[in-house]
Amino acid sequence: MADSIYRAPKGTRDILWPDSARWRTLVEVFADVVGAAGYTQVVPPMFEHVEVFRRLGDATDVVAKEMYEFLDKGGRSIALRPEQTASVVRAFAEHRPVVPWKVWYAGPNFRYERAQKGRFRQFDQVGVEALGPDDPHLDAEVIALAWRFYERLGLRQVTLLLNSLGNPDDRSRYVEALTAHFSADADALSAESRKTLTTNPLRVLDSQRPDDAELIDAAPRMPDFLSEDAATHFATVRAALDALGIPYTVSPRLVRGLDYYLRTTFEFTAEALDAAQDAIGGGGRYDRLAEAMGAPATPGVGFALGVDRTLLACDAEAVFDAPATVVDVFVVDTCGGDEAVLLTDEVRRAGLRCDRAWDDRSMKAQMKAADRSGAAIAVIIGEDERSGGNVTVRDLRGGAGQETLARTDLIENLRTRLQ
RNA sequence: GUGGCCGUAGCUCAGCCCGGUUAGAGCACCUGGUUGUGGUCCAGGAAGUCGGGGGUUCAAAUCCCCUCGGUCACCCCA
Repeated sequence: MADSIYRAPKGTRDILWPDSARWRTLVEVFADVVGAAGYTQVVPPMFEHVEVFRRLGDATDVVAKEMYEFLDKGGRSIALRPEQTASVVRAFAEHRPVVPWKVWYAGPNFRYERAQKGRFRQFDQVGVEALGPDDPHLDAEVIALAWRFYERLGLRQVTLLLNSLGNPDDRSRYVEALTAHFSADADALSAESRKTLTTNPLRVLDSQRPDDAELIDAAPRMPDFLSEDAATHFATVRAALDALGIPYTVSPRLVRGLDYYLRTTFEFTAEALDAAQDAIGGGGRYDRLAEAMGAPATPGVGFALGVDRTLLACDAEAVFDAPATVVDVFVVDTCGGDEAVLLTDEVRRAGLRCDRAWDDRSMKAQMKAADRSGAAIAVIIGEDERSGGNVTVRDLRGGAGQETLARTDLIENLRTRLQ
C-alpha cells in the first residue's frame, strides 16, 4: 500500500494465491455438484441494457441506488450486472431454449454500496436457475443442490430459512394487510421503516432496528394469506426436503431483496459468522420474470451463493483449506541454469508440476527456494552429475534421503517417489 | 448514504497522550558461517516520501483541518 501510486478501487481487491487457488477450487466443486445434476453452464455478459435490471423492481435498493450505470459510446444506457438471474432470464427469453432449462453460472456482480466485511462492490456468486417446470420438487432439488454443495465444502453450521410468499394474488393481499398494520401505528416505527413502508412494505419485516421489533412481531403472518394452491406447493417442497433429510426453519418473515420472488423463497445463513453479513446464499421462485423479459410465461426457480461469504464461513469453521503446495518437483542447477531449462521442460511434459530457481544463485539459496516451494523432491544437477550424465534426486519431506542416478531414469524415479 | 475506530518497513505492530539526536521490534527477505544441499541455530544486510495534501511551530510520525483508503455498525444484501 505504501509506495504504489495506484490502488484497487474502493470495495474491490486482488485475490492472490493461495486465496485464488481456493477460490478456483470452490467454483470447480460447485460445477461438479450441479453438473452432476444436469445443469449446464451459461456465461451471460457482465453488463446489460439498464431495462433488464429495472425488471428487478424500481423500489429495490439494488436497482434504485446501487447500480453501476453509464452511457456507452453509442449512447446506450448500460448497467454492470448487480446479479445474474436477470441476465440469465433475459438470455432465456432471447434464445427460447427447450425446457426444462437448467443452468449454472459463476462470476462477478457489481453494486455501488459501502463496503464492509463480506460485502464488496465487485463480488462473485455461483448459482443455478431452472426454468420451465412449476413442480415443487424442482424447488427442492435446487435447494438440495446448494445444501450438498455446502456439505462438500465441509460446512456444518449452515441454517436454511424457508418461506413462501404465495401466488401473486396472495402476495398482494399480504402486502395490503401489512401496509394497513404498519400504517395504523406508523408513529411507533423508526423513520427509516416509515420510508420503507411507502416504497416496499414487505421489507419493513427485514428491519433490524430495535424500535421496530414490537410492531413487526405483531404483524400479520404470510402463511395466513397463502391460497390453497400455494400452500400445497409449499407443503410439497417441505416434504421433499424432509425426505432428503435436509433441515430447515420455516421463517414467515423471510422476505428477500428482489421484487420478483413469489412462492418459495429461501436463504442460507452461516452460524459461524459473527459478522452482520451472515447470509451466504439465497434464492427462490420467480414465475413472472420470464414474462417480464418478453418470453412466454415460464416459471423459474434458482439461487445465488456469495463466494466471498461462503469462503468466510469456511474460515470460521476452519474447513476447505487452501492447497499447500504449488509444485511437486524443484530443479536445482549449479551449472549456470542451462540444465534446468531442459530438466524442467522434461519433468513438466511428463505431467508433473515443476519449478526452478533463477539468476544462477548459490546452491544453498536454490535449496532454500526448493524447500519454500513446497516441492516434495529436489532434482539437483551440478558439474559432477552433468559430466556423468546423471542427476541427484533428493527427498525434501520424508527421510528417504538422496541418490544419484542416470538422467534417463529420472522421470521413472520421480513417478515412483511421488506415488 | 449515516456514525464509531484505524492508516508507521512485504506482514503484524511499538512510538503519537507529554512535539526535538541518524523512526524501532518480531516475522518474512538477502548474504555469510571455507571447499555442491533446504527445513534448526548464529552473525551481518537490505527495506519506510510514518496513506496523501495543507496548516501551527525554530522544530511534527507525534497537535489542527481536509482528503483518500481500510474496518465495524446502521442501511441493504451474496
